[in-house]
Amino acid sequence: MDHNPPNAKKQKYICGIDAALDIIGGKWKAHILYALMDGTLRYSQIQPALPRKITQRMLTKELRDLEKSGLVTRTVYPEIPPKVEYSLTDKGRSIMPILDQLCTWGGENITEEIEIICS
Amino acid sequence: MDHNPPNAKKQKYICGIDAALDIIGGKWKAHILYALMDGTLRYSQIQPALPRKITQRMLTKELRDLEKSGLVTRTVYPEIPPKVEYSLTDKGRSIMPILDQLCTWGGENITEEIEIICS
DNA sequence: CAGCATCCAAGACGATACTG
DNA sequence: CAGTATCGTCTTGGATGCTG
Repeated sequence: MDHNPPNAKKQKYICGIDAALDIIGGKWKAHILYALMDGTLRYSQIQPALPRKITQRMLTKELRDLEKSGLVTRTVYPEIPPKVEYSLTDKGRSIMPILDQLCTWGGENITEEIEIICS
Repeated sequence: MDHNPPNAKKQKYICGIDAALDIIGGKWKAHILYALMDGTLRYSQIQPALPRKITQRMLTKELRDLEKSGLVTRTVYPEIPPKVEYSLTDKGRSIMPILDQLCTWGGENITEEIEIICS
Protein backbone atom coordinates (compact mmCIF):
# COMPACT_ATOMS: atom_id res chain seq x y z
CA MET A 1 0.00 0.00 0.00
CA ASP A 2 1.62 3.20 -0.95
CA HIS A 3 -0.94 5.78 0.05
CA ASN A 4 -0.23 9.45 -0.31
CA PRO A 5 1.42 11.45 2.45
CA PRO A 6 -1.04 13.79 4.22
CA ASN A 7 -0.20 16.90 2.26
CA ALA A 8 0.31 15.35 -1.13
CA LYS A 9 -1.96 17.50 -3.26
CA LYS A 10 -4.09 15.60 -5.68
CA GLN A 11 -3.23 16.79 -9.14
CA LYS A 12 -6.67 16.81 -10.62
CA TYR A 13 -6.19 18.58 -13.90
CA ILE A 14 -3.40 18.53 -16.41
CA CYS A 15 -4.85 21.18 -18.65
CA GLY A 16 -7.31 24.04 -18.52
CA ILE A 17 -9.67 22.01 -20.67
CA ASP A 18 -10.11 19.43 -17.96
CA ALA A 19 -10.83 22.12 -15.42
CA ALA A 20 -13.30 23.91 -17.66
CA LEU A 21 -15.17 20.76 -18.62
CA ASP A 22 -15.32 19.77 -14.99
CA ILE A 23 -16.95 23.07 -14.15
CA ILE A 24 -19.48 23.40 -16.96
CA GLY A 25 -19.85 19.76 -17.97
CA GLY A 26 -22.65 17.42 -17.04
CA LYS A 27 -26.33 17.51 -17.78
CA TRP A 28 -27.31 20.68 -15.94
CA LYS A 29 -24.61 23.25 -15.18
CA ALA A 30 -24.66 25.13 -18.48
CA HIS A 31 -28.44 25.35 -18.41
CA ILE A 32 -28.44 26.67 -14.87
CA LEU A 33 -25.93 29.34 -15.84
CA TYR A 34 -28.15 30.35 -18.75
CA ALA A 35 -31.13 30.57 -16.43
CA LEU A 36 -29.23 32.96 -14.18
CA MET A 37 -28.05 35.11 -17.09
CA ASP A 38 -30.97 37.51 -16.91
CA GLY A 39 -30.65 38.13 -13.21
CA THR A 40 -31.04 36.75 -9.72
CA LEU A 41 -33.39 33.84 -9.16
CA ARG A 42 -34.72 32.11 -6.09
CA TYR A 43 -34.24 28.38 -5.71
CA SER A 44 -37.84 27.69 -6.64
CA GLN A 45 -37.60 29.85 -9.74
CA ILE A 46 -34.67 28.01 -11.24
CA GLN A 47 -36.42 24.70 -11.68
CA PRO A 48 -39.13 25.98 -14.06
CA ALA A 49 -36.53 28.09 -15.90
CA LEU A 50 -34.68 24.98 -17.05
CA PRO A 51 -35.49 23.27 -20.35
CA ARG A 52 -36.30 19.96 -18.70
CA LYS A 53 -37.36 18.74 -15.31
CA ILE A 54 -34.61 18.54 -12.71
CA THR A 55 -34.97 16.84 -9.35
CA GLN A 56 -34.41 18.82 -6.17
CA ARG A 57 -31.46 16.61 -5.33
CA MET A 58 -29.68 17.45 -8.58
CA LEU A 59 -30.57 21.12 -8.52
CA THR A 60 -29.15 21.51 -5.02
CA LYS A 61 -26.02 19.55 -5.89
CA GLU A 62 -25.32 21.45 -9.11
CA LEU A 63 -25.85 24.81 -7.44
CA ARG A 64 -23.41 23.84 -4.69
CA ASP A 65 -20.87 22.78 -7.31
CA LEU A 66 -21.22 26.06 -9.19
CA GLU A 67 -20.88 27.95 -5.94
CA LYS A 68 -17.70 26.05 -5.08
CA SER A 69 -16.33 26.85 -8.52
CA GLY A 70 -17.07 30.51 -7.90
CA LEU A 71 -19.50 30.96 -10.78
CA VAL A 72 -22.57 31.52 -8.63
CA THR A 73 -23.32 33.21 -5.34
CA ARG A 74 -25.81 31.91 -2.83
CA THR A 75 -27.56 34.38 -0.57
CA VAL A 76 -29.65 33.14 2.31
CA TYR A 77 -32.28 35.42 3.85
CA PRO A 78 -32.94 34.28 7.42
CA GLU A 79 -36.69 34.43 7.23
CA ILE A 80 -39.50 32.01 7.71
CA PRO A 81 -40.28 30.61 5.26
CA PRO A 82 -36.68 30.62 4.02
CA LYS A 83 -35.60 32.50 0.94
CA VAL A 84 -32.42 31.79 -0.98
CA GLU A 85 -31.25 33.68 -4.01
CA TYR A 86 -28.73 32.68 -6.62
CA SER A 87 -26.92 34.87 -9.11
CA LEU A 88 -23.92 34.81 -11.41
CA THR A 89 -20.58 36.14 -10.27
CA ASP A 90 -18.25 38.03 -12.59
CA LYS A 91 -16.42 34.78 -13.11
CA GLY A 92 -19.70 33.14 -13.99
CA ARG A 93 -20.51 35.87 -16.46
CA SER A 94 -17.04 35.57 -17.96
CA ILE A 95 -17.72 32.12 -19.33
CA MET A 96 -21.04 32.90 -20.94
CA PRO A 97 -19.57 34.08 -24.26
CA ILE A 98 -17.73 30.79 -24.61
CA LEU A 99 -20.91 28.91 -23.75
CA ASP A 100 -22.69 30.86 -26.45
CA GLN A 101 -20.10 29.86 -29.00
CA LEU A 102 -20.34 26.23 -27.94
CA CYS A 103 -24.11 26.41 -28.21
CA THR A 104 -23.97 27.89 -31.69
CA TRP A 105 -21.35 25.43 -32.84
CA GLY A 106 -23.33 22.53 -31.42
CA GLY A 107 -26.54 23.71 -33.02
CA GLU A 108 -24.90 24.11 -36.41
CA ASN A 109 -22.90 20.94 -36.50
CA ILE A 110 -25.32 18.33 -35.30
CA THR A 111 -27.19 16.21 -37.77
CA GLU A 112 -29.18 14.33 -35.15
CA GLU A 113 -32.61 15.24 -33.99
CA ILE A 114 -32.48 18.32 -31.90
CA GLU A 115 -35.03 20.73 -30.69
CA ILE A 116 -33.68 24.15 -29.92
CA ILE A 117 -35.36 25.44 -26.83
CA CYS A 118 -32.85 27.66 -25.19
CA SER A 119 -30.70 30.31 -26.76
CA MET B 1 -47.25 0.93 -22.35
CA ASP B 2 -47.09 3.83 -24.66
CA HIS B 3 -44.01 3.13 -26.68
CA ASN B 4 -43.02 5.38 -29.50
CA PRO B 5 -44.30 4.88 -33.02
CA PRO B 6 -41.62 3.50 -35.39
CA ASN B 7 -40.54 6.82 -36.83
CA ALA B 8 -40.67 8.85 -33.67
CA LYS B 9 -37.15 10.26 -33.56
CA LYS B 10 -35.54 10.34 -30.18
CA GLN B 11 -35.00 13.90 -29.22
CA LYS B 12 -31.57 13.71 -27.71
CA TYR B 13 -30.65 17.33 -27.31
CA ILE B 14 -32.68 20.35 -26.44
CA CYS B 15 -29.93 22.86 -27.02
CA GLY B 16 -26.68 23.19 -28.91
CA ILE B 17 -24.85 23.10 -25.61
CA ASP B 18 -25.95 19.55 -24.94
CA ALA B 19 -24.82 18.49 -28.39
CA ALA B 20 -21.46 20.23 -28.09
CA LEU B 21 -20.73 18.84 -24.64
CA ASP B 22 -21.70 15.40 -25.82
CA ILE B 23 -19.17 15.67 -28.64
CA ILE B 24 -16.18 17.17 -26.85
CA GLY B 25 -16.97 16.17 -23.27
CA GLY B 26 -15.47 13.33 -21.33
CA LYS B 27 -11.96 12.62 -20.24
CA TRP B 28 -10.27 12.23 -23.62
CA LYS B 29 -11.94 13.78 -26.65
CA ALA B 30 -10.54 17.29 -26.33
CA HIS B 31 -7.03 15.95 -25.76
CA ILE B 32 -7.26 13.70 -28.80
CA LEU B 33 -8.36 16.65 -30.93
CA TYR B 34 -5.38 18.64 -29.68
CA ALA B 35 -3.07 15.76 -30.53
CA LEU B 36 -4.37 15.75 -34.10
CA MET B 37 -4.06 19.51 -34.47
CA ASP B 38 -0.55 19.39 -35.92
CA GLY B 39 -1.38 16.79 -38.53
CA THR B 40 -2.26 13.20 -39.26
CA LEU B 41 -1.32 10.54 -36.73
CA ARG B 42 -1.38 6.77 -36.74
CA TYR B 43 -3.25 4.95 -34.04
CA SER B 44 -0.07 4.04 -32.23
CA GLN B 45 1.15 7.63 -32.32
CA ILE B 46 -1.88 9.08 -30.62
CA GLN B 47 -1.42 7.27 -27.34
CA PRO B 48 2.00 8.79 -26.52
CA ALA B 49 0.81 12.20 -27.74
CA LEU B 50 -1.79 12.38 -24.97
CA PRO B 51 -0.99 13.97 -21.61
CA ARG B 52 -1.81 10.80 -19.68
CA LYS B 53 -2.01 7.13 -20.35
CA ILE B 54 -5.12 5.95 -22.16
CA THR B 55 -6.13 2.34 -22.54
CA GLN B 56 -6.59 0.88 -26.01
CA ARG B 57 -10.23 0.29 -25.32
CA MET B 58 -10.83 3.95 -24.55
CA LEU B 59 -8.70 5.25 -27.40
CA THR B 60 -10.57 3.14 -29.91
CA LYS B 61 -13.94 4.10 -28.50
CA GLU B 62 -13.21 7.82 -28.40
CA LEU B 63 -11.83 7.81 -31.94
CA ARG B 64 -14.98 6.06 -33.15
CA ASP B 65 -17.13 8.63 -31.37
CA LEU B 66 -15.21 11.51 -32.92
CA GLU B 67 -15.50 9.86 -36.32
CA LYS B 68 -19.26 9.49 -35.90
CA SER B 69 -19.50 13.12 -34.93
CA GLY B 70 -17.60 14.04 -38.07
CA LEU B 71 -14.63 15.68 -36.33
CA VAL B 72 -12.08 13.08 -37.35
CA THR B 73 -11.45 10.92 -40.39
CA ARG B 74 -10.19 7.37 -40.21
CA THR B 75 -8.16 6.01 -43.10
CA VAL B 76 -7.33 2.32 -43.25
CA TYR B 77 -4.43 1.15 -45.39
CA PRO B 78 -5.00 -2.48 -46.32
CA GLU B 79 -1.52 -3.67 -45.53
CA ILE B 80 -0.01 -6.22 -43.26
CA PRO B 81 0.66 -5.21 -40.62
CA PRO B 82 -2.31 -2.84 -40.69
CA LYS B 83 -1.92 0.92 -40.72
CA VAL B 84 -4.65 3.34 -39.74
CA GLU B 85 -4.36 7.09 -39.84
CA TYR B 86 -6.47 9.69 -38.14
CA SER B 87 -6.79 13.38 -38.91
CA LEU B 88 -9.05 16.31 -38.19
CA THR B 89 -11.85 17.24 -40.58
CA ASP B 90 -12.78 20.85 -41.29
CA LYS B 91 -15.54 20.44 -38.77
CA GLY B 92 -13.00 19.19 -36.27
CA ARG B 93 -10.74 22.15 -36.92
CA SER B 94 -13.71 24.50 -36.58
CA ILE B 95 -14.09 23.75 -32.89
CA MET B 96 -10.45 24.19 -31.95
CA PRO B 97 -10.69 27.97 -31.36
CA ILE B 98 -13.51 27.39 -28.88
CA LEU B 99 -11.50 24.66 -27.21
CA ASP B 100 -8.60 27.09 -26.90
CA GLN B 101 -10.82 29.62 -25.20
CA LEU B 102 -12.14 27.00 -22.82
CA CYS B 103 -8.59 25.92 -22.06
CA THR B 104 -7.47 29.46 -21.34
CA TRP B 105 -10.53 30.19 -19.23
CA GLY B 106 -10.06 26.99 -17.29
CA GLY B 107 -6.39 27.64 -16.70
CA GLU B 108 -7.05 31.17 -15.47
CA ASN B 109 -9.99 30.48 -13.25
CA ILE B 110 -8.98 27.41 -11.35
CA THR B 111 -7.53 27.72 -7.91
CA GLU B 112 -6.98 24.02 -7.41
CA GLU B 113 -3.80 22.17 -8.09
CA ILE B 114 -3.17 22.03 -11.78
CA GLU B 115 -0.20 21.20 -13.86
CA ILE B 116 -0.33 22.70 -17.32
CA ILE B 117 1.02 20.20 -19.78
CA CYS B 118 -0.84 20.82 -22.98
CA SER B 119 -1.50 24.10 -24.71
C1' DC C 1 -0.37 -3.02 -35.64
C1' DA C 2 -4.74 -1.94 -34.45
C1' DG C 3 -7.99 -3.46 -32.64
C1' DC C 4 -12.21 -6.42 -29.91
C1' DA C 5 -14.39 -9.00 -25.85
C1' DT C 6 -15.15 -9.40 -21.11
C1' DC C 7 -15.39 -8.05 -16.51
C1' DC C 8 -15.56 -4.63 -12.91
C1' DA C 9 -15.56 -0.21 -9.94
C1' DA C 10 -16.95 4.42 -9.32
C1' DG C 11 -19.65 8.13 -10.18
C1' DA C 12 -23.67 10.52 -12.39
C1' DC C 13 -28.26 10.86 -12.27
C1' DG C 14 -33.19 9.88 -10.94
C1' DA C 15 -37.36 8.64 -7.68
C1' DT C 16 -39.23 9.12 -3.54
C1' DA C 17 -39.93 10.33 1.23
C1' DC C 18 -39.02 13.40 4.91
C1' DT C 19 -37.77 18.15 7.52
C1' DG C 20 -36.32 22.91 9.96
C1' DC D 1 -39.47 27.28 0.96
C1' DA D 2 -35.42 25.13 0.38
C1' DG D 3 -33.57 21.80 1.15
C1' DT D 4 -31.72 16.22 3.23
C1' DA D 5 -31.57 11.29 3.23
C1' DT D 6 -31.93 6.93 1.14
C1' DC D 7 -32.12 3.91 -2.43
C1' DG D 8 -31.66 2.25 -7.16
C1' DT D 9 -30.22 2.42 -12.05
C1' DC D 10 -27.40 3.73 -15.93
C1' DT D 11 -23.17 5.39 -17.84
C1' DT D 12 -18.06 6.14 -17.85
C1' DG D 13 -13.91 4.51 -17.75
C1' DG D 14 -10.16 1.16 -16.41
C1' DA D 15 -7.79 -3.73 -16.36
C1' DT D 16 -6.80 -7.54 -18.75
C1' DG D 17 -6.53 -11.05 -22.27
C1' DC D 18 -7.13 -12.44 -27.06
C1' DT D 19 -6.82 -11.87 -32.51
C1' DG D 20 -6.55 -11.09 -37.94
